[in-house]
Amino acid sequence: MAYLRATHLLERRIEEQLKADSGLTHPHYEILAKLSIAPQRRLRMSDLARRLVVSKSGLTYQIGQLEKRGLVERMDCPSDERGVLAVLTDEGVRCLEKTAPGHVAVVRAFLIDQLTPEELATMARIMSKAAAAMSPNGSHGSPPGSPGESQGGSPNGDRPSPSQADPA
Amino acid sequence: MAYLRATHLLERRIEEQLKADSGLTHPHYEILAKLSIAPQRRLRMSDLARRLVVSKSGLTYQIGQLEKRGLVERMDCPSDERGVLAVLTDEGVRCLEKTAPGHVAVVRAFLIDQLTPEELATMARIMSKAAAAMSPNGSHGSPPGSPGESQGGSPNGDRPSPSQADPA
DNA sequence: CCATGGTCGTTCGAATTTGAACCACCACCT
DNA sequence: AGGTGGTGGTTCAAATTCGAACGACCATGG
Repeated sequence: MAYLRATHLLERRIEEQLKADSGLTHPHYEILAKLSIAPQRRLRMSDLARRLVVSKSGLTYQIGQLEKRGLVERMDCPSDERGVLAVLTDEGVRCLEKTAPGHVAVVRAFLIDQLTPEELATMARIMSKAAAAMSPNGSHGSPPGSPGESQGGSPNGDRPSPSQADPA
Repeated sequence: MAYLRATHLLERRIEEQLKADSGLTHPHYEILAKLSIAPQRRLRMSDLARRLVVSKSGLTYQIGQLEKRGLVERMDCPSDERGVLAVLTDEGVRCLEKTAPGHVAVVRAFLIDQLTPEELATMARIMSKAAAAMSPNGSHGSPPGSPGESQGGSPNGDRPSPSQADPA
């Protein structure tokens, strides 16, 4: 109940700060952030779309926007001819690092700092459970027991290069 | 973090169920729900917009849509010539009553039932605090402990109205 | 009574989102 | 090989969102 109000308000605050501080939109920021913590700062379009919970076409559009600004680059996927990799450019990294502090500050100020450490921990647990319950299930009945829906055997070793910033 | 994913996923599930079950969108439902708990099932446009945390123009559009479907009606405000009241029609009430159970079921299934009673209570407290922290503050750009701007001033902020149904 | 500023709701243009349609390509099977 | 189903990404039209601009109206103060 308050949930709805809080989420809408927070979204507004975030958009407001983000736009004023660096000309980015929240979707833009989410994309940059996701890419920044990806193995080689790059992800397949579909994969990225799934992680961000947006439609394929929506992502195509936003990546186009970010490409115009030089923050992201498209590359052909070596292992899959039809695939496209969205790659965070160096300028994208700089932009994110420049933007992250302000963004984090807003989230802290309006959400995190309102909570006791205990509440924060509970919050994290709640959201994780909720996210898990909804992820790729068509029906409502297979919380954690289902066989792992993992990545198709990605041959490249995942080494999440320690990203400098923490753009959560 | 998981927060973002959870909120996006939940939004999707809600839209999905709502659209399939009754042809309503989530914004539509939020409007109907808000109106249904208002004093005479009616609210001023501006007031409604503020409560829903949407822009004035966005609300104008959505009310127009709902008016086409006969779920909401516009009336002139008696006490203020320039004002417009959005009034929930009887059909709107029926539609909401018909739709609410399914909607509640989704929210229960994916969010509430995932939590212990204790977590649920904490969740409610968290969201209330967060919403309160963000509510009527006009200024922006004062997240990181800006001193000059304090909460003081308005001794009055809310006029909670009696309600009847709980279709949230 | 009339000027002044502020609020209310709508209209307008621009940006964004989604799902469906589409083609190129991969994985599997015979 | 050759066919078949399915996935990956883009393009398209339609719907929705917001902010700015606008005209109408309230509230004060001279």
